[in-house]
Amino acid sequence: MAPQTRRGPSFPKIVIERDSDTEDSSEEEDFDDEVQKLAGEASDDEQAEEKDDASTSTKRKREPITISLKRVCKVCKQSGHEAGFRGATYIDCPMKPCFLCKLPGHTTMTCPHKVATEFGVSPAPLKNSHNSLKYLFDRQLRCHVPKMKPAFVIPNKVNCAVIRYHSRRVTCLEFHPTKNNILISGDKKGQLGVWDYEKVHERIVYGNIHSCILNNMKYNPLNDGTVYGASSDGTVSCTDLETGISSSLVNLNPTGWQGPSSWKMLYGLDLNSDKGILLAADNFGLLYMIDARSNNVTGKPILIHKKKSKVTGLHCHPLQPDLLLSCGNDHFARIWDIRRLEDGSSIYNLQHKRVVNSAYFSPQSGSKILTTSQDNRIRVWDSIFGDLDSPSREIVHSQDFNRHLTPFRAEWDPKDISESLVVVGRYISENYNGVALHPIDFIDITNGQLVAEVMDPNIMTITPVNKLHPRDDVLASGSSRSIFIWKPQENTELEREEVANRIIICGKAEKSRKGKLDDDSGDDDMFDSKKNSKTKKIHVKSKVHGGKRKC
DNA sequence: ACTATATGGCGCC
DNA sequence: TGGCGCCCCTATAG
Repeated sequence: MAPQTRRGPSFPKIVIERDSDTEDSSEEEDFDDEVQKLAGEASDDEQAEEKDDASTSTKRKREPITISLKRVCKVCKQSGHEAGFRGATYIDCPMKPCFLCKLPGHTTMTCPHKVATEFGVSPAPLKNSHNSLKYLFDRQLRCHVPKMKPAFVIPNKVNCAVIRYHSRRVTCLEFHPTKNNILISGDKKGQLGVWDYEKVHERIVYGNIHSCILNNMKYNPLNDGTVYGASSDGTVSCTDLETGISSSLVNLNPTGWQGPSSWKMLYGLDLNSDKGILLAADNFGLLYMIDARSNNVTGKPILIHKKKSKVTGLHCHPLQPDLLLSCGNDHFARIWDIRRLEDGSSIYNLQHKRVVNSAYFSPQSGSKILTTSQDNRIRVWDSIFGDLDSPSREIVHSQDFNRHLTPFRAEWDPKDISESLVVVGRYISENYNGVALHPIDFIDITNGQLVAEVMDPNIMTITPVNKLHPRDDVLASGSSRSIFIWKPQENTELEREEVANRIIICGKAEKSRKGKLDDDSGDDDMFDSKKNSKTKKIHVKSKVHGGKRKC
């Protein structure tokens, strides 16, 4: 259960010299068992020899090998400190910029921007602007002006789950627009799951729709029994959820694999329902428009981001669908009018420091913009009618890029009429009673406060994919191959037992486990994750910070 | 208890 | 501009 100390492959485990007298092992047990050698100081032959010696160590009394236990930081290769887990706490390398905010001079531990109840907002544009009065006003005075901000309801307990549902990591989730209990999910293999999470056992995975990553899905508003999908195989699919029968609307790689430099992958996807146009964008910076009725590409593709750079996301304005928001690897989110669309015709360009994983208009009024960037910052523009030159706020949040994870995307709560609640998974782990867990954060984007962090001791993996239900107080999240449904719960004894029956474990021998979720006396191995046997019981409570925000 | 692997972004030359 | 090597909290199968 305790997090494994990750051992980079970069340091062969060879003892070079040993100082036999001053066997100074055993201060930090975590690192004792192995001595890392400076790269390249011993050859493989030597290694073999060493092993040999050990095995035939019978009585060939050799001179005791002297080694200086030089501990070297795996990050900066210098000695005197070591980065890595100490128990369930990760210690940063002090020589590198802060892993959280990316600024030099401190580590995550002491980062002034650490996501916390009050320090979430980075001192970026607004604080540094000359207009400090305005900042003061916003921060201290105007906050007493009552706003239409109902209390946030946080779905903080796992209500049901399908463990190892997909065969590869989950990449996207969508709630059905009208049927409340239906959740669809896409994965890295291109498969599409349909799950009725109230009936729990009613689920299916369709496997023949795409050949690789299903990056984005969108329900067809004209027929919500069908779903569009954009995939790295270069196709846009339209799938009937009842039958799983799928057709390809677009295939950007009609001649097959000609090497990585020509292979087109589709990422961004959205639908302009007014015009019946499906919009999809690829890794070459191009936007394709598809007539949803004839299923034909209309016009020629438009370059909406830097040539040969990936367009990671598309979003049509909820009230004015001719307004399109795109984001991409060129470090920009851009606003377009699709009635006047041509290469370089963007209305606004919102600059970021790194790749932009996602950009969304706010769900109800569409007047705000929310972006998630690989520079570990969530950015908010308060009004698309106001000054768009710089974001209204930058919220430092751990959402590092990792090629092996689905990119993090901060998602609006579509039910929140104040358009201020956002959910986003956290990359960096936190020590919760001796266990390293990666919570899912709820952030009030009007002030950067962490409203709640939810986690479950049985979810040991990072949860980058999260979606809030359009009508119910329900959160769906994708963590690795599994999907979880969260609801606000008291978690009484009775409830916990019920919940345990709604945990489905897929795999070799599928079974529904009985037991108690997050229970003191119960089965720790609830989710059947691979844990070592000497697991200690852990008690982790999701934190919901201050029922009332103090503005 | 290992290792291989996935095809991502960036900086450097 | 292209190719290459590097890379701090991955997760899984075999």
